[in-house]
Amino acid sequence: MPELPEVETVRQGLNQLTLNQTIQGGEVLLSRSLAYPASVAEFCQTITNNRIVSWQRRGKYLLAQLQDKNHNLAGWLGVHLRMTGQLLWLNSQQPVPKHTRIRLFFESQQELRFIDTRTFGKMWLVPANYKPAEIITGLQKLGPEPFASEFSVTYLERKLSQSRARIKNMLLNQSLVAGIGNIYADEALFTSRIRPETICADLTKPQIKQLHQAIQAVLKASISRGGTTFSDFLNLLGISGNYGDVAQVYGREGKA
DNA sequence: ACGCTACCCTGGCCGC
DNA sequence: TGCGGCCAGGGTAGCG
Repeated sequence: MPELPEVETVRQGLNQLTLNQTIQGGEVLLSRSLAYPASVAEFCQTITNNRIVSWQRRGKYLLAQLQDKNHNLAGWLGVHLRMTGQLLWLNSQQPVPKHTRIRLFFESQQELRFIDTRTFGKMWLVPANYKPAEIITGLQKLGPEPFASEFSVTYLERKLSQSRARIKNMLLNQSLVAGIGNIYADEALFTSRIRPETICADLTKPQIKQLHQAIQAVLKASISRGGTTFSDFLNLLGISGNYGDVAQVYGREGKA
């Protein structure tokens, strides 16, 4: 299940492979995977003849900025991989596996393929006259990025002091800090020696400082290794990350 | 308002 | 071996 480090790894790969190449069309094999617009024809029409000029990441969302031939903003392409979503960059002659949901065809027979077994993943095409958050509503509630200055120890102290939720649940709440899921919540809590069921408001200042440090440390360690191997995460070319080698807790319940 | 739960979905795993 | 039941798990809706 891709979390911030896996999504960041995908983003870096997309920026290396997909930029400034004309999109020649699209194909939606499962309409449910396209969250917006409702019309597949409109989706294909809007992306065609445009190019991706950059991929950005916000929490676990990927956002591609589209430009037309005249370098004017042509909209945004949003992707959320949820649990089993995967993006692959390959030659469009490659066989199309069963769980392929959306295909984007680029020049030189290259293709960006969205594959998603459990079909919770989504793709959005944000028209040029909208802001991404107007269409991708999940963006509105996201808290700060874990490496942004807004995500300070002081911020974390203030937010946690206001909550009676359990800390594990709170870390999964994207409005506290964006991008953490089950794996990195467990890793950060283990590293900072905090029990997951601890009530947020009961955490001491030293504990919160430890937690803040641990969140940044575990995410950074995983990003530097290109994501995790607990899940079926593969990078754009189908190669797995190797954070599993150094992870301490996730998937090892009772083995510590 | 807040915190929790059900729901979405499919493949893989477990027990019988 | 086959089948049914259960689990995963991010985000959202809806409940108390």
